[in-house]
Amino acid sequence: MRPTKRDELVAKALSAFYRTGFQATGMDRLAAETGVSKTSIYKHFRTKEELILAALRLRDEQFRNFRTRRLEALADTPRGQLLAIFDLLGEWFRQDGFRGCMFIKASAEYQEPEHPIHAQSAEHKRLLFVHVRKLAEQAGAPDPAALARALMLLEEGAIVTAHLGYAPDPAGDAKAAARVLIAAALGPW
Amino acid sequence: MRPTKRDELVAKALSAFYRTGFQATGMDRLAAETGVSKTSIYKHFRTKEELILAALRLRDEQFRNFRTRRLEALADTPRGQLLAIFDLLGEWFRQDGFRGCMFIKASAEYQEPEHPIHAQSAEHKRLLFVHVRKLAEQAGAPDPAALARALMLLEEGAIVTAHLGYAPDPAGDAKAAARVLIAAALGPW
DNA sequence: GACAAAGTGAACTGATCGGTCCATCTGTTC
DNA sequence: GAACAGATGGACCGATCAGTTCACTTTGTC
Repeated sequence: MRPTKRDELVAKALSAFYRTGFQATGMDRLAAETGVSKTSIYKHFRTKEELILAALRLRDEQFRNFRTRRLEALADTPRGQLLAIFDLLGEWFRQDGFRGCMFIKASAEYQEPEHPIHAQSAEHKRLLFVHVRKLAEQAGAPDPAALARALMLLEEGAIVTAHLGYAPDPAGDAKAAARVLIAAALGPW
Repeated sequence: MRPTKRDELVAKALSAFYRTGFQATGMDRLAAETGVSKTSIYKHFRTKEELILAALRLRDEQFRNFRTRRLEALADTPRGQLLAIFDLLGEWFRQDGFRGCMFIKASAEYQEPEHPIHAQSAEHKRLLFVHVRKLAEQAGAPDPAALARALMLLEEGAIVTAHLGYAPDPAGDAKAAARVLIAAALGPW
């Protein structure tokens, strides 16, 4: 289906917010970077906050689709895919323009738990957890939820550490730790 | 040594920034919350950014001192202290007013790696890593740096997850995972 | 009490903020 | 060419932003 002007606006807004932050990116600048006038932006979205939410929804959808497919490409088995999460993270961290996780940053800028932006960030992570737990179930983990929660912690920790930029290989470090946790849950490799 | 007006200003600024964010807290509001006029603030600090840096330095110093002492209180041995990190995190997460990690939020709002605020956030984490590696060395880990990096990832992941607020017990989850990793590195408990 | 140091409040500067308005332009359809 | 729909740019609104100014007040020291 042909993308509408609105879809292109959201995609470009997503990119601008990711690169320079939510509050630090004013509407004048956003209009300049998206090539859409402020009048048109406010035709599509009642407020800046609604545009941010639309951008986060787009990111959530794109990222989770991409992640599922990439994990399936990287490994044949659920167990293999659990570990491949960290290969995928390594690929992401090495990309030009890597600037951490959109949702972690959104929840840092909008801290109230009831704030829609914060809530949507939490929901994104909850959906990722559900997917990892499913892989853990399929891999035969005795406590799939516990294994999934541990792997999520390694994943979040790797992202934050990569963004801080003080450690050489957070994805590699996380993968090594994940290997130990997966072996402890599922038996030796 | 008797705290100066400047010290009190920095401590109150720290609290305001932690609660409501750096960019979202304007200087008029800061003056109102600290009880120090803008004129005086600018007598002590040339810019808002310098005040933020002073607040981060204070937080780094206070937190690392507190953390070292608290870990020593929670466990007698280096190995015990490695695990006690997560008890300390649990205590912190349960505090009223918990709002994530000052430094993770600072690096989210100031993303350029060369930006002084981002660099100071990375430095804070590097110092924490050095301390954890020292504990791992003292505990007899064959690869203390690797163990320390893994535990740091769990720590950062737990903090971010606690701030997002979608999981019930991130500190407990991280502790369970840390126990496995420490056992793998140092032998059974 | 005199004086210096420190601090104040509010007005100010120039700039930017989110959001609105409107005359004008562009593209499409008939 | 006319009519209509969609979009624009920049001026505008009221508010806030970081930082400055200055007449005045308070505090501390001798």
